[in-house]
Amino acid sequence: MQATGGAGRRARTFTEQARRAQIVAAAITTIAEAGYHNASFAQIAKRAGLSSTGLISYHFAGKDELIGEVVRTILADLGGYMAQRMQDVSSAAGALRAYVGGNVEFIDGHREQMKALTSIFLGGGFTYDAASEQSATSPLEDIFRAGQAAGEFRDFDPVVMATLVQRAIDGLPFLLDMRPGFDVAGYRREVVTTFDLATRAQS
Amino acid sequence: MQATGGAGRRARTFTEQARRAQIVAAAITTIAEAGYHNASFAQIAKRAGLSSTGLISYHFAGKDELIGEVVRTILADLGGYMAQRMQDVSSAAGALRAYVGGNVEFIDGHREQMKALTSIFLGGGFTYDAASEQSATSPLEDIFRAGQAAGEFRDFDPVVMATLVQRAIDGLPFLLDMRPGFDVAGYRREVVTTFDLATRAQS
Amino acid sequence: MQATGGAGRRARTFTEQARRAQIVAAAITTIAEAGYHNASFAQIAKRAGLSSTGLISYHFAGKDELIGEVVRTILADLGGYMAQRMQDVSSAAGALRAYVGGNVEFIDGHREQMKALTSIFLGGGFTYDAASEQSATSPLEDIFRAGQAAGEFRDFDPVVMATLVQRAIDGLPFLLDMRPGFDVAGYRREVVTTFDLATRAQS
Amino acid sequence: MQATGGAGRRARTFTEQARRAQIVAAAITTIAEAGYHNASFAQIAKRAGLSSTGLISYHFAGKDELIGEVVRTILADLGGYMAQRMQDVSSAAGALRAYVGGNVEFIDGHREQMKALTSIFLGGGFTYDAASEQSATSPLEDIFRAGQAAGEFRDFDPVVMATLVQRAIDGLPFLLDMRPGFDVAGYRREVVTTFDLATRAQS
DNA sequence: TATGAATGAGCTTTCATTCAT
DNA sequence: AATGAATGAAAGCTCATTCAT
Repeated sequence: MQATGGAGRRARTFTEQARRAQIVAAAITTIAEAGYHNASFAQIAKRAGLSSTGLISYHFAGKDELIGEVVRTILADLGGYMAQRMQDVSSAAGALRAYVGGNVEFIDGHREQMKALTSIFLGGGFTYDAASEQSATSPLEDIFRAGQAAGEFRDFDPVVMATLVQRAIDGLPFLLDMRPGFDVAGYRREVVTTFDLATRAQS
Repeated sequence: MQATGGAGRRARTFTEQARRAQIVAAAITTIAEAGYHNASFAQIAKRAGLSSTGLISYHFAGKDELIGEVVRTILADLGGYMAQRMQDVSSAAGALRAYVGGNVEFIDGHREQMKALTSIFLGGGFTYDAASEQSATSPLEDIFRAGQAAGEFRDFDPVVMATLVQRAIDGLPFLLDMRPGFDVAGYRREVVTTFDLATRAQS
Repeated sequence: MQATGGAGRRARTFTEQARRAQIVAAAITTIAEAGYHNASFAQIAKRAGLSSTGLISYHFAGKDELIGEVVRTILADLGGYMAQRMQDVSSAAGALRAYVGGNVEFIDGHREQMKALTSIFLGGGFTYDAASEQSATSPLEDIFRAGQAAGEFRDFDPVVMATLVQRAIDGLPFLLDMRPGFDVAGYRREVVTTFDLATRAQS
Repeated sequence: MQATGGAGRRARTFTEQARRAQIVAAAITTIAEAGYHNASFAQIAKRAGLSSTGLISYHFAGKDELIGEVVRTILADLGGYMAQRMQDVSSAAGALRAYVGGNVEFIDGHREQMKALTSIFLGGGFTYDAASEQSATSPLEDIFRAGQAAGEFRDFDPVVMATLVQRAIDGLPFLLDMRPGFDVAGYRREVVTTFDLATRAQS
């Protein structure tokens, strides 16, 4: 399953946009509740109150496009949120804190979406297609490289460290799903501290 | 999908055990190659050279039991390996190093199994069911608690830190699958250093 | 699928006639390119640049009527052409030559239409409904009967002979589609000679 | 749709062979009655008294294979019949008579099969794949070439003449379907006479 | 007059499971 | 203990048609 580009598409009606949004929302709910693999058109249609699965096929070229839209929608939300959060950072360490904090808070506030997103990626419902739609290099790598160049950070492999941080973040939806009352703020604090200690230049 | 307990089960003949092992092995190969979702009984039977999918149903109560057996088999291997590796550790920091190192090496040496295992967990093919069958508390948490009690480690939440370490480990099969030539030793070194710095008591 | 009669139909506006013609033309192109079975309303609408398949349903009572119109249109063209070609024949043998020659030339010059027509008939998209709308008796039968009465032709079953000639003609679109460079003039010559020999009164 | 070769296939059970034959028979009936396009698995299953369409998919790799089997079955019957009929011909003219006569009689005696076969070919359900399974050159062409070499036949294009004869034969199922009481013997006689006159060397 | 939206039946195929032998 | 046969539900997708605007 690949991310389908939006090229050569004629304008969409307001009604169509609304329906698509409704279907996407129902898909997110369904995926979050039942998991990516069990989120069939029939399940989604039922949850959206649609008369038939044909309506989904009518509005989306196929399951790929629907899932792609789901992913794009959530990532756009996350991207918008993070762009704001990363505006006023002055140091690499500050950027790292902002990145971790922003992600954790977004996940906390968008549990259903993030659970769905996780389910899609982990379930193989979306081939990341690497550099295509998404940043070829993670923002984290950039932060680490900048911090190392500035002498803020010790010498480590930025790719590996970015992986570790990202995985710490990506694990959160899983935790929140299993334990809804989980102490998110505490988690954020621990993660920030952990990677602050792990990355800072030794005195 | 839940792990089915082994309660009230009558003894298995040797032949049956062999057949089950053969099917489990074929299931692992199939899941690793095709992914959990595409690993239908038909695919598994084909790869195992079985005459019928009925044979799988005959030996396993259902798909749940088969997948459960796959998971249990791999985790038992891993557990056995790790038990050896953790024998001669004298400090908490040493235990952490051994745990990370052991896991990374096992994953490196059992790529197919670990890929299958990852695919199952990420694909939602197995609800961890929390503490039910598997370790109620992670060995990592025990290490951290012991290290903190001994003053080796600083004060942090052992559950969160265990999560971070475990996720750093669990991400490896994913990386290895995408980049088979990945520098595993380097990864292990970075992870060890990172969590050494993150956990050690401050001077 | 039956040809629907035009009874009890109120007059059509000019605009409606134009739209119908446009749709019929698009249907012909679509059927010729994709075959009768693949010529769905969606395909036809796309090729005609129509905004909706609903427009086709609006202008035609159903698929039957559209296909019927396609058939009628092409047959009308053919009929008009043949009427001209058959004007100045003086003998039955001459009429046979003119009939064969005219048909072959029309087919050669209207490949798309004839391919569509063939696809419809062969694909079962149109039940000839025997004598209903179309010629109760083939013109060929009339020619043969006249030639026999005049002593030009030997004694044979006019219905069967008409069938043979007609099938020789109907096979041409199929040949032309498979081999676009096919020697049409040679084909016409062979067919004319063949049926000249087969029908002429023995000396 | 292509004719699928039978390579690499393991032996079939007697039961399976019987079921396949039953399904093929039901498919022939269905196609003859409803036409190739309307002969869905559901229709075929209903006519065969099968519990579900899944059973067809169980015994045939897909619709292609089923249709291929139908075609192969009928062509094998026809081939066997014709091989006998063509045994004792001594002249080219005799061979032509035997070919036409044999085909007409077979068609007369296997109306359902031939109607189905015609529907499949005309409906585009089977790409002849030319030389693959079937004779690259029609037997008719061989007969004509031999007759011309022997001086029995006049000079004409063997390919075109073969086409004409073949089309005269292929049209018969269509006629028989529309007019079940059609005088087949008369048709055969007329066709034989027609092409006898059309091909014989002029005196 | 035309449009986009929606419907529900239909399609082929795959699935885990059951069952008689 | 194992096999091949069969089941019926479910999947994603396309179809001709209807309808409100």
